[in-house]
Amino acid sequence: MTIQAKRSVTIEDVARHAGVSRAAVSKVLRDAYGVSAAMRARVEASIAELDYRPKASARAMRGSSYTLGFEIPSIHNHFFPKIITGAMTELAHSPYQLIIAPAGPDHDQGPQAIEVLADRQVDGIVAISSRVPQPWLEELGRATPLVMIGRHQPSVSYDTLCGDDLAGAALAVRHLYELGHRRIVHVTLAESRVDTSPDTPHGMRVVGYERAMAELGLTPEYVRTSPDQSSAADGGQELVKQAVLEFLRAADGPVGIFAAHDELALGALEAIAELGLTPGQASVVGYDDTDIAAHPKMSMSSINQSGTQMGVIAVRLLLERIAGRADSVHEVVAPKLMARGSSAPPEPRVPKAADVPSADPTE
Amino acid sequence: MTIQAKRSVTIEDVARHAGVSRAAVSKVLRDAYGVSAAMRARVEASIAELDYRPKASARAMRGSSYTLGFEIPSIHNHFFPKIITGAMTELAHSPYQLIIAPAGPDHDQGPQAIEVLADRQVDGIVAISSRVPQPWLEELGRATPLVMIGRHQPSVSYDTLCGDDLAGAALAVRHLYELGHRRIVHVTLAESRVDTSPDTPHGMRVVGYERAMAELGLTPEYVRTSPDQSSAADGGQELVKQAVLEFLRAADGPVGIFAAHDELALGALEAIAELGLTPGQASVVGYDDTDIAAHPKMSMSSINQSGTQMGVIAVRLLLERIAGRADSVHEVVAPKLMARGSSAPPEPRVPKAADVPSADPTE
DNA sequence: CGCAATTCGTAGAGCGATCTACAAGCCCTC
DNA sequence: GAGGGCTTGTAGATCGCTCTACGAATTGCG
Repeated sequence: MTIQAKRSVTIEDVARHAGVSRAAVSKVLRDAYGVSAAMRARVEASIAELDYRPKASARAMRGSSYTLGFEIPSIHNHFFPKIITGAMTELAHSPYQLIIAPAGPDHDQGPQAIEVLADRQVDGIVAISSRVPQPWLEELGRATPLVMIGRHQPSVSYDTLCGDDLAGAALAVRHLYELGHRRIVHVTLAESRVDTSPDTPHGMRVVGYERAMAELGLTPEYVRTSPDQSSAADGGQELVKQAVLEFLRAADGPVGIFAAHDELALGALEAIAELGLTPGQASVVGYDDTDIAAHPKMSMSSINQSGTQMGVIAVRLLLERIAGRADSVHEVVAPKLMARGSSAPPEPRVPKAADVPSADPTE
Repeated sequence: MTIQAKRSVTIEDVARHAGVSRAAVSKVLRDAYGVSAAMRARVEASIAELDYRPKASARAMRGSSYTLGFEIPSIHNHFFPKIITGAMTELAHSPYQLIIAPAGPDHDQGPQAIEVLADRQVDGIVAISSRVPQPWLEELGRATPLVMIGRHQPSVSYDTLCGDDLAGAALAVRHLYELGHRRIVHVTLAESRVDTSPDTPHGMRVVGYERAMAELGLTPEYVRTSPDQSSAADGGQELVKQAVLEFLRAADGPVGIFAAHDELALGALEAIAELGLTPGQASVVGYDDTDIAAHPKMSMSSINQSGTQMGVIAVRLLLERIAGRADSVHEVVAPKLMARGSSAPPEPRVPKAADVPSADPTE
């Protein structure tokens, strides 16, 4: 009575239709050695006629699944699509397909998402989550070709690829300094979510910030989001906004704000908009140069670390590993400052009603 | 000499370790009938000790892969992550995992991405691409549980879920009308990319726009992006901007712009910003209410169709189908207008330099 | 206490591909 | 024309799991 779920066509069907053995069809599929032009033609005709598609799970059991897996820590951060885009263009004319496993919103779900990919027997994994213990990754890398994005710490069993976060943070700080800012604050994740080990981009940005500030003789200051920030539906933008709001209300002079990534920067800009401050009174520099930063209505200064390029490189490294490279590689991509309207030379804050910059009674 | 790729733990190893048969372990894994508490405990202990993880591809060969696949047409459109978020929360405490296959940037790569999922033997598919022929989907739906998002046309072999695009378009048009606009233009995709069949959200929005305009006695006008819009790296935002720029340069009175989705609306806002027009001179209403629309610096009016909720519903429908439901369901979600700063009562355009609205010499 | 019903566990086929052997046919070359 | 080396194709084991069928042990009940 119910609609009959039709059984799909298998390699057996193709072999029968073409009048050859399963092995022969398999060879054609894999473009393996030992097929005559005549047989290839016959088999390909049968494949086309029967509309045969090899099942990846069956292939994975003995050979490869021709699938690469990408793990991304958050589906909300617009930086990751850039990486995916790069990866897809690089894979366009390869036999490999790409699937994405997004990590759940809860704390530390990176390993879980990576395991999802490993369980699916992908031929290689690109992962971005930073909050994954190194030993765990070493173990994984021994079993599956693996490229980690954002790890500064090289490994023996997998490749790493990251932006130069030290340099990037320095670019941001110096930019604000050169504009004239002397109070430069770093907006970053909750302390419990960022270790300053060289394993996380955010940790490295903190270190870069500290160093740059020290070189300029300035005192570092932090605004941090609450620990459960990423569990919020909007990626925690509301929480950042509150934190920055609090900071800005307490401050009275102009401040430069270096946000550890664009999502945080957007939250900061919200707070600034709410208080009606000018870019001079509160300047913002973000990180990642996501698409929206360049929009004229946002015009947000940001550090570009060419996500698309990272995607391309990640795939290239992974394919090399799959092809057999055994020694591990560590690539670093140079960041670039994109100065836009959200950062400007410092201006004093003036009393709301007055329009004359008269002497300020405070300080 | 090279690092030994270690063989992974199989069900056989667990069985041996626990002193039971493979079948017994399998039963525990699947929570199937016929396991004593004692055996379950022993097996689970072994699983934990050996850190065993069943391979999805092997499971898929006879049973299910416990994986649901999401196909999304563009990794750039920020509406889709909302759907994914909803889906993930709904799946959080189920045995199912979620993987995403993004369609390539080229024209009509939807089917390809969907096939990627089908080849991976996922237990069910949620797909969003509208440019996929109905018969093809009917066929697929007969083989795999399938939920299509954005299809207005119900099907016998799969479930459908969409926003009420007719109503949404009407909301947008009426909003602009009530603000006072009488010239309301629709920014949408290239004609070659939108058929007005009830299969595509964009097509339905066109229809809804036409109807609403007719009811108000207004003349429809279109601004369309070039056909290859989505192949551009930025999702075609630059191309929309150019098209809207051209339109706005030719227009001289105030206009209302109803953009078929927020990405297009962002492009329109870029053009407006470039010409220095006020929200009254060129009002914009987008569609999807993506995160960035609510940002105070963007403050973009948009039609909200609760993407998160859609993700939840899609998963629910899919799980029902997997559980055995045979008759197909068609769900419609009501849209909501989010009025923000980008739309305002019409204002005349004033000559650039002069600040008095004097008579215009031209025309 | 004997027989059926129920519970618990195992054996073994099968899913759809890959891949290692190996056999058959062919072409040279001496 | 015998022997060696290619080329082309096949047989059959194998991957890791699920699931049906069935046997053994336990329980229920008149």
